[in-house]
Formats: sequence, structure tokens, C-alpha cells
Amino acid sequence: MYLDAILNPLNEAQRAAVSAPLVPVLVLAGAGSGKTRVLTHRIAWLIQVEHASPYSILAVTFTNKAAGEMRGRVEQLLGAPPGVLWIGTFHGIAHRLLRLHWREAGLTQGFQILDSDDQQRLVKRIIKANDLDESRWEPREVTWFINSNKDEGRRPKDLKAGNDPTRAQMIRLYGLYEEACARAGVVDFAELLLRAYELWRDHPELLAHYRQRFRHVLVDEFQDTNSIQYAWLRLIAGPEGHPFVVGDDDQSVYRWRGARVENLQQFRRDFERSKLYRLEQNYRSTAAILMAANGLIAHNSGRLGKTLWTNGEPGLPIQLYAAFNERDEAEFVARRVADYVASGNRRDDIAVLYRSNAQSRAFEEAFIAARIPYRVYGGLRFFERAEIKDALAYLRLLLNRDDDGAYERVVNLPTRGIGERTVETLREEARAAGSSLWKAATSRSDAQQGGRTANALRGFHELIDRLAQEIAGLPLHEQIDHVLKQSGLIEYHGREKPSQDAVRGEVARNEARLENLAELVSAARSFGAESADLELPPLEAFLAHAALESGERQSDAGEDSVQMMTLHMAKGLEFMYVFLCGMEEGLFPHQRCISDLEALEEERRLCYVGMTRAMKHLYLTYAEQRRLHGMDTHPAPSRFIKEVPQDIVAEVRPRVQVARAVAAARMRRDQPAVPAIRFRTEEPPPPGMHLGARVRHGKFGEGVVLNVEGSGPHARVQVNFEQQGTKWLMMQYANLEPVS
DNA sequence: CGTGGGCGGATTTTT
DNA sequence: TCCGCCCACG
Repeated sequence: MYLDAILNPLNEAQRAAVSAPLVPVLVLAGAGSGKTRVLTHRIAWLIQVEHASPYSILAVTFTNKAAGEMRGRVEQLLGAPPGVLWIGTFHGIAHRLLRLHWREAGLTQGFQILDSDDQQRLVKRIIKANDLDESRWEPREVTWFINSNKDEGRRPKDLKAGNDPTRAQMIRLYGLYEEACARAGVVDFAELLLRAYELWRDHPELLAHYRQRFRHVLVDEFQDTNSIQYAWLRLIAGPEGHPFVVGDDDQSVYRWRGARVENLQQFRRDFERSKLYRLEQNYRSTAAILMAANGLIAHNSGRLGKTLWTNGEPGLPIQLYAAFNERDEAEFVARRVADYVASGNRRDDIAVLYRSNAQSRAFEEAFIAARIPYRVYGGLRFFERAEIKDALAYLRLLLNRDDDGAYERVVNLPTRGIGERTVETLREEARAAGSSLWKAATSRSDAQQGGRTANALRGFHELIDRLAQEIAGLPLHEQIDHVLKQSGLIEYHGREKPSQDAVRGEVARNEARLENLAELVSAARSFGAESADLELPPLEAFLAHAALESGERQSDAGEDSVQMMTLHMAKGLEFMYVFLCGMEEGLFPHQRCISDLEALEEERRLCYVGMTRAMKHLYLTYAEQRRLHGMDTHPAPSRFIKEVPQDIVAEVRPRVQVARAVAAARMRRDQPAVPAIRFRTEEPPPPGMHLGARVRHGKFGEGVVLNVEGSGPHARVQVNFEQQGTKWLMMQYANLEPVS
């Protein structure tokens, strides 16, 4: 019986959720409690037990990765490719709807998608075109204004400026931006969602059709939905529907980009018949780690409430390390990593997590010095790389000459004598005529046709027209290959820097760019049927794919390496050993969040997310001195450290000969199972730094030496300052003066 | 038209 | 401190 396969692998709570009746369902799924499993098994349950047609199922996620995983696991479970199932991201599904109903949605048939970078550039061009000061009207801010309004479902006409001239200008720019998008036939990410929502809202017959069809809607990571996504969900579900949503209010960390945890509560109000299920059994972490995480998150208010528990190992206490500075912090982590690897662990199982990307630097340096392979996540993804975007701009222009963004990007790339002056004139002409740059250029009067730049411009247009003709009928990858070669892009990146005694990095970078371009062709070759059902020509489909799925972050997988990433990127992942670093006030919680309770609670959730990534060992580290923006700071340890129940925290201190008596008190809580660190040297302590000595520090004032470890530049002393309390300091940096 | 130096700003990121 | 962007120069 199918039932067994679906329900047997589940625990009681999971089983209850999976086999819930056809009413609206909210599953509160704690970290590591089998959330994806519940979703996939629910889909199988609907099909095999409720006899739902796969055709009637719509499953929505936030990331392509999650969608891919879900699809894979459903296939596995059903033993067949559930081809007709709609599983995708909010954006992917919105895109699909808009392709199918572009006319009703008020779009052009071949509309293309702007990624955030394209969008920002467009906003910037609009600001410039309106002679506004870019420092007064920052493109970032304007873009944020536009997107956050779209996220809330508001068009320019819905906005009132009141007496606020700044706001009035913002609204005006929003309107101009919309016009520009319409003229160029492009939509941004937020627009995909808003249009899809409006499509259904304004076309009752379409909505009725899709409601009839998608009887079963499932949503992953529901706590991350924004207003428009939730409104869209309510539309498709209708008053009689029974959406199945899974989320965790304690893991909501994207409020700053429009996510609304309140949607969880709102769901219960809007769907009165809804049932709530809690998944609290955790299959990932040790009891100690869960106690720490539970204790921390209990400090947040207004939670739906949930306590993780496990049947598994009690595990080791949380290890807390107080470093002198970020270098010491990194060296500590590197030593521990080396220990783990020496005892047979894979580096892939070790993660260094931090609040902000800048923190990776110190760790990279320490890992390089210790010859530990590592991988930093973050940075540009494949389709975001400049050379790739250049190539895509050519392709976009081939499909749509009115795509001004694409036009500006490649009109002089490679250099063909069309300078800023020429483009500026073109922009003015286009603005005056209310047309695109391409049209403005082609409709110039004869008087303007003679000069050198006019010839260059004509050459460019002829190139584009010629390419468009030449690639007609070719297979996708040959189209791209042809454009890359004939446009001169390959040559442009391929040429060696002349003279300038071979800057080696430059050559390497050019090679990498050429490789990426080659990779683009092979990506096109393997880009197959996935969008066939949209009845889009392959090139259009490929461009949409490039925008919606920006590709891998790292090309060089391969070697077993320590994983380094921000806490945000770690969400949804798990690691055997986790180092949660930079646990300092001002860094984590971040300075900008400290005075805002909502933001502070989000920081705490982020910390909770970080802690619950760990399966076996969790370390918290902080530095007593940290260089930030080139300035030395002396941050206090993060409040989050104190919010963890102290009886499951063990402070790590290097074990040394000196001052054993004082250290012993600290050591009592340290666990013997964790290998102690030994200093290589056992030379006498630095002069004047004996126990009980009075010393003065530039910032902390006077204090008494409580503890001394090591010698030479690496020596560290613990000082009890009259004002600031007890601190560990590094002799090398501290500049302590003896006081007599 | 391309580059180098000066200046300002410096969470978090997916689609 | 360091990185990215803008402008002035070659």
C-alpha cells in the first residue's frame, strides 16, 4: 500500500500534518524538524490518497534550489517524474503565468526580465535623464522605494505625497521608471509578482480557471512571504481553498527585504478553519545545541511558540572563545579546524559563519597561513558576471532593439568609437521623441549622418541587424557562439594587455572571462526542454532563465574545504561543526539593529538560525578588540552569548603553565573532551606582567593583572580593569604600562 | 577612450 | 582599512 511508503518514515507530528484533512493547514516547522519531508510527503499523500491529479498541485518555494530539491524528492517518492506538477519559485511561477497571459497582463510578448543590477542601472539613467542630483536622489534609495511599494502592491497612482516634496519626487520617479520599463518591454523581479497578482485580480475568468485547476497549493518558507506573495496566495486559494503552508516564525530573517512574519498570524485569521501543526522534534543537533538555541530564542516576544527537542545525544557544551582580536579569533578557529581534520573529519563538514562578509578576511588569512583549503560563499554568481551580462545584453538587443539598458551596455563594447558624448546626444533625442535609443539613432536626419561617430553608430546597428539575420534558425548554443565571436566580445577579452610588462593577474582574469564565455555557450547547449512548454523561442527562454536563475556561486567545487559564509546564506544548511564568529555587540547584533526592537529580534532569530545549523559541535567566538573600518574598537561580548543558558556553555582558554591557579577556576567548566590548546613556548612571562601587577591601558584605564599566558608577542594577559571589568589583551597590541 | 588616483562609505540577499 | 566609483588626465 502506498500509505506505508508515505507515512512510515514520519514521526507522529509529521504524520499528522501530512495526513491532515483538506482544510487550510499551517505547519510550524522548527529548524531541522523535517519540513521538506513533510511538504513532499504531503504532495504524495494528496496524489495517492486523496486522488488529487498532479495537474491540480501548485508548490511554491523561494529559491530555485529549494524548488529543485522538492521536485527531486517528490519524483523519488512517487517513482515517476511528476511532469505536470507546478513546482517552482514565486517568481518562476509568476513568470510562467505572465508568459501564458502576456496580453491580459498588459505586457509585450517577448518581455524580458531585469535583474537587480539592470534595474538599478535603469533607475540611475532615469535620475540622470531628469537632471536630478544623484547624491540627493540615490539610485539605491529610489530603487528601494519602487521595490518596497511593489512588494506591498502599490502602483504610483496609489501613492499620496501629502506635503512631502521628497516623497512626491519619489512617486514621480517610480512613475517614470514604469514608463521606461513599458517602453523597453522589460519587467523587474517585483513586477513579476505584482503583475501576476493583478492578472488574477483583474481577470475573474482567469482566476476562476486557475482556482479550479490548482485545488492544492503548498508554500514553503511561509515566514518569508511578502505582502504581494501572500495576497497572491489568498487569491488563488479563494475563500474555500485549503492552502498548505509550512514555515517557522523563529527563522524569519528577511524582514528587511519585505518579508512579513505576521503573515503566519494573518493566515490563521484569514483562514478560519485552518489547523495548526507543530514539528518540534529535531533530527539534526545535539541536545546541548538545542538547549542553547531554545534558551536564546525564548528572549523574543510574540512568538507562536515552539520548543525543539531531540532523542539524540546530549552532546558537548557550547564552546565559547574570547579572542583578543579578530586575528586571534581566526587563528583559534584555524587550529580547531586543523584538530578536526587531523582526527579524520572532512573540512566540508565545518562551517565558519559570520554576520557580514567583511569578516571573512581574517579567516581567509589564517586559513592560508595554516594551509587549510576553504571556500567563501558570496560574491557574484555566474549570470551576474560582467562579461556574461555583456553577452546577454547583445542577445537581448537582438531580440528587442528597444531595450535601452542592453543598448547602452554594448553600444561601445568592444570599443568602436561611440563615446559618452554620442550616447548623451542620443539619450536626449530619444527623450524628446519618447522613443528608444535605437529608434532615435535610426531616425536621425541626413544632416547628422555624415560624421565619424555617425558612421560608427551605423556600423553598430548594421552589426546587430546582421547578427540577428545570421543566427536565425541556428541552434541556441550556436546562436550564442556566433554572437560572441562576431560581436568582438571574445577578441575583446582575449587580447593580451600590450607592453605593460605582463601584469599576471590581468592575463589570468582575461582567461577566466574567456572561460566564462565558453561556459555560457555550453550552458546554452545543455539548456533543454525545461521551458519548452512556454512556447518561447529558445533564446528568449534562455534569457529568462538567466535572469531567474542566476546560476552557481562557485565554480571550483572539488576540493574538500571549510565552508565560510554569512548567517543568512547558511539558512537551510547544516554542518557537523559550526563556528559562529564575531559575537560582539555592534557586529552581531549589528549596530543598526540595536536601537530597534523588531530589528534586534530579527538579529536574535538570525543567531538562532546560525546555532541550529550545527549538528555536533557549536562554537561561539568573539574578539575583545576588533579593527573595524580601520579603527580599533573594543566591543562588548554579544548579548546573545549571555542569553544562552550558561550551564551548557564552556569557556575555552588555552592551557598554559603560568598562572595555573587563577586559570583553574575558569577551567573547571571546560570540557576535557575538547583538546586544549598549548602554546609552543614556555618562556617566562613578559616583564612587569606578573600576577597582581597594576597596569594602565590607553582606553580601559587602570587594572590588575589576573592571568598571564604565553610569552613574546603572542603573550596574553587578563586584566581586571576598575571601570571596564575583566578583559583579555594581547601584549603585542595592548600597550600596557606598569603602574607603580 | 582608458586608466589611475582621490574620495566617501562600509549589514544581511533571492528572484 | 579597504573597496568601488567618479573624474581628471594622458
